Amino acid sequence: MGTGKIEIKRIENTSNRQVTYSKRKNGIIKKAKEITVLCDANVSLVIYGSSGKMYEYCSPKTNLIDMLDRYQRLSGNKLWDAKHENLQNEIDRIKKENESMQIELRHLKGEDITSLNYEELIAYEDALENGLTNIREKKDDIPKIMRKHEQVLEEENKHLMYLVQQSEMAAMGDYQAHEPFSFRVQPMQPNLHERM
Amino acid sequence: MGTGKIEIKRIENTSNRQVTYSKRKNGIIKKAKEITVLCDANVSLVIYGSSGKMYEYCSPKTNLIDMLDRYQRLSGNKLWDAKHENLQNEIDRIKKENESMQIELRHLKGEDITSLNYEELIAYEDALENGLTNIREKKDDIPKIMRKHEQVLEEENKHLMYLVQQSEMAAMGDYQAHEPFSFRVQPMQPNLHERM
DNA sequence: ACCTATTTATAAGG
DNA sequence: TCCTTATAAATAGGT
Repeated sequence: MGTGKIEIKRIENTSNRQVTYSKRKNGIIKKAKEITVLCDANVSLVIYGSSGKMYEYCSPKTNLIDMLDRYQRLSGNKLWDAKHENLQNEIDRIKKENESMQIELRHLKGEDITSLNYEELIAYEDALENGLTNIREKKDDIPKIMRKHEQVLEEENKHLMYLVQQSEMAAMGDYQAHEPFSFRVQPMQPNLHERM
Repeated sequence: MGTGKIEIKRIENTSNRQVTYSKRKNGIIKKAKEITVLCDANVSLVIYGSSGKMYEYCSPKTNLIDMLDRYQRLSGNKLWDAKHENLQNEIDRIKKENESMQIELRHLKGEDITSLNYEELIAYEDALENGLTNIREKKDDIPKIMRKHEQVLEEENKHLMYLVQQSEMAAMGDYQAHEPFSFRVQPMQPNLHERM
């Protein structure tokens, strides 16, 4: 189509090839638009050449996603469905895991246990007793730790009081010290257990 | 292009439109093939008209999936990624749910409890005690039910034995009855608890 | 990017 | 759908 017929084979001259690419690309896009308007057709067209730059046309009534969805349905070829399936499988797997954990939790709370047989009940009983033992052990440790902590604090306090008294004695006669120190360093009992 | 210029607007005559569609569709596909060969280009082309039939061309070096993957990367438009994202979000959501349940289960079993504070420990203790109460209640019911069941069976057995003896008496003299019935209807003690 | 000779595509009709 | 033909469009090669 032009001042000389050309064979349909790769154009070896790079710049010629690029020019032809550019011209024909525009030509195809134009044709795509035309058939869309003239014939109510839907066209999706993606072109890219060696330059890497990409051109796309898609008829206005649809969009690429719909086109390709339709393509998948009609052709049976899978584009994203494969990836999709994997994700769906994972969801199913996790959901199952989820459900069984939910059931176990409910059982441990003593709910929905009418369907359990004797052995299962005993197993849950054991598990609960075990858990209870562990939890209580830990719980009972806490007052001990608190007591220890308290003792440390008290001793520290005593020591500090001693130091303060010492320095007060040393500063005796300084009339700016009109507040008795003991007021400020009174040992306090913070709500330790609220933080543990 | 033809025996008369045409405006680029919808062809109202249906059969004309279909003919034009068919011709131009072939034209575009031909052009697509040509640019592919001449210019080393990659083309993906999907067309469908009102007939519903779809035509597709994709340059041989690639395939639709690669084309579209590239399209997504270069254009930033999301095709299937949008769908994937939704699924991925769901997965993340379920996984989180999963994880927290797993933690709760471990806590209930008395594992990984060093990070728990006093209040949390008490809450777990309560939950465990509660569960234990429920489980034990249910568990302790079972022997009662079994005993009841046993009693019913025993009574039924007695009744059946009686009936059998009656019929044996009635058949007295029939020499084919050379096995004492009592052997077959001996009351048995099935492992009831294995089935409850 | 523009020009133009020439090839292609295709509208209309059968 | 295919054939024909007149004509519009596309475009190769040159500038």
